[in-house]
Amino acid sequence: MATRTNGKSGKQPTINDVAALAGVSKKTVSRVINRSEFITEKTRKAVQQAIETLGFVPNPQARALAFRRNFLIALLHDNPNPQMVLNFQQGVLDAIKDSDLAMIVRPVDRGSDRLLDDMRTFLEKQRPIGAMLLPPISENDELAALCDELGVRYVRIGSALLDDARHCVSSNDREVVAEAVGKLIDLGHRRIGFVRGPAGFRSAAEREKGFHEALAQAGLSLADENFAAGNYRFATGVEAGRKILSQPAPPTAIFCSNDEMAAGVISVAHDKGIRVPGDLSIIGFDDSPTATHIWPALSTVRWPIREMGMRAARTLVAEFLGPEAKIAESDSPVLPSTFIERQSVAAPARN
Amino acid sequence: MATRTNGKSGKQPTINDVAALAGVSKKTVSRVINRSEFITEKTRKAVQQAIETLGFVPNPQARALAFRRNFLIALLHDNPNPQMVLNFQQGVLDAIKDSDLAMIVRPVDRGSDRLLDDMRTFLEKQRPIGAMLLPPISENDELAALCDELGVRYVRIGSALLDDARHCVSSNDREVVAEAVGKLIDLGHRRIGFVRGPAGFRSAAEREKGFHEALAQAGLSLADENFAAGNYRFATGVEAGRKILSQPAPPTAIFCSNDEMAAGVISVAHDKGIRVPGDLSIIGFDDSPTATHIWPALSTVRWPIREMGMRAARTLVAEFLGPEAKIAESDSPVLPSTFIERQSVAAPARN
DNA sequence: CTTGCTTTTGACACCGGTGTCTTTTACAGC
DNA sequence: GCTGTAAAAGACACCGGTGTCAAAAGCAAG
Repeated sequence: MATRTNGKSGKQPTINDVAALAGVSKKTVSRVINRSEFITEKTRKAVQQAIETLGFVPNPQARALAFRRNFLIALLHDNPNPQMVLNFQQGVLDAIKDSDLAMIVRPVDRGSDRLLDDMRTFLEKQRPIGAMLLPPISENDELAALCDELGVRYVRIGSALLDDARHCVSSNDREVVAEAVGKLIDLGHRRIGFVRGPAGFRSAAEREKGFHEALAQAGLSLADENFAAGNYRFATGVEAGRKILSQPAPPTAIFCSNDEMAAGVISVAHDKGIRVPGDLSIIGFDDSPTATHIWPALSTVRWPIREMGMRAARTLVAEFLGPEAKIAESDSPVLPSTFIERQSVAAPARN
Repeated sequence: MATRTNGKSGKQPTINDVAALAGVSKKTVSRVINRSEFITEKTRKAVQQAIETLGFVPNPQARALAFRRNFLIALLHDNPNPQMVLNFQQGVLDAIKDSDLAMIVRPVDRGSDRLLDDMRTFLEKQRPIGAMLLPPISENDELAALCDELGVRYVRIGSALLDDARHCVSSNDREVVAEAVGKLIDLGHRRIGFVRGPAGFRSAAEREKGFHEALAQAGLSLADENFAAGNYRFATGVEAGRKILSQPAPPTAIFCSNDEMAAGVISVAHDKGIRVPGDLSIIGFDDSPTATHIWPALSTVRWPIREMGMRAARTLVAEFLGPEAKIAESDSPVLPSTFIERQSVAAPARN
């Protein structure tokens, strides 16, 4: 109240107040706001001045109505890893901090058969200028098609390029997994187990490829009894651990496709009295909070999720501001993941 | 495209289309949409019919402009526990699923000295009908005052009532902590340690009170050397563990004010070869994913965060729909927490 | 100084709803 | 059947911006 200075009493100044003060039409003010090119420097200055003195901020609802588009970018996710989602959100917010945009979040229920209808309703109602699709929902091609149909720009986040690069942000997971597994091999591990993520997930497939690449490189191969498939949840990690570790000569190292499953395998090892990393080295993926909370702290792969959020949001903002606007400095949509070494990996015991 | 039936070609039907089809004025349609009472059953039916056949959905932007209020509820949080935040979000979405409302999320930076300015800008821009404040930011009285000033309804989430009950949703943490610690005592523990949360947090204070209540009840007290203060982060749990467990006769049980710190204490115990729960029982708080991912699985207190989200959102929706609307079935804003027993607690070894 | 063209600016309708006030309708009472 | 009153419906301005198109201004050429 005290600090506000405006034409009408006690309310936010509107475009009319600005126009009156600057002695121009409201349309001219609108042009200044929207950075129209057909305006002389002199009038622009005058209008800017009026905007400043009034402390005018355009009403987003009115703009949304007139533009037929909300100044919102939507985050659609069905990711089971909350840390990841929140980190991504953080990156997005970093990117839109100084723009007029806001973020709206929409968790989606992957299982639902009304998924596309729900999304259609949501997008038609909110009319965001763009949407970001987090994995695994980012792999849904029908959803991407729906965005196209509704004129909603979108960016798909994934561990591999899913689409035309303009629509993607991803990381080089395959390479980094290969690097991590390579380190196990360098340490002397020969019997290396693998716990895969859920079938049909591109992220799981990429990690699997990276694993096999490293093995192939060293002339090794994966024995069936050292393989288990999970669904990224802790419980399936436990199952995988039970299967792989109850053999007479279990592997000396296991690569797990995410941290939660790695934690499951480690808890089985503890139960069985198998020492980690003395008897068994473990590597996870995600660098979730779990990775540092368990004992021993888990060696894992961190993917640059926050940066990906920034990048995705920036892409949308740039496309929105100008069709031809250039996207930040680096122009590759592939951001680097990194292997993080902690205490769950060691050289195999001599036997 | 194919499935849409409306007056004008290819676009969403508007209130005018509905009015034309029903043979009434747009204002009458508006009355039906907003459940005005001054309308005959007959015309209401006719309008409803028209709405159905056209598949009309009111444009939220237009309503927002006319109402001078966005159909949004904002979630403001600075909580370090992402699982909690997402669970809360989920509850909120459950609650607003069938309403016209959407959720907008805004993480806030507690440290920032521009916090109130940022929030003012955010709220003035977005004009949500209400805001939900998650702890610890929910304890900020200035923020609550700001909401009042801007006419934004709000609900504060907390472990104790912070305010007039109309503005709060909370849980009975103190009692449940007392219950949990009581169980330790019943098992025979006498030297029980305590790791407190950050000073100045009401949640930390409530848990501390519950702890002392249980001890007092049994005629016990907390020795200084069995106490440590942390800030809810894993690292401070490690520090606490180092301090408390390096004594010649450490406690046989420790209550930690959250799971992360409990995980830290447990990792120190592992390092020192102290068996959990054989030599040392541990209880945490939050039932975060960490609780089940560590070994042994952590006994902890689960607070009904998703339910609290539902409840908070429902409160806002109800207030919004009608000032006098009744809030759901149960009318207490205190939801029950529960003690969850897992593998980190056992009777103390005889010594 | 005109003319003719391009660049700036403005008038006015419009986006799709709601608020206010007026007019019409419905119905009870005489 | 007529009047009076309350309930229902409508007309029209308005919320705060943008789009369209016409008018005004600026400027080079004739």
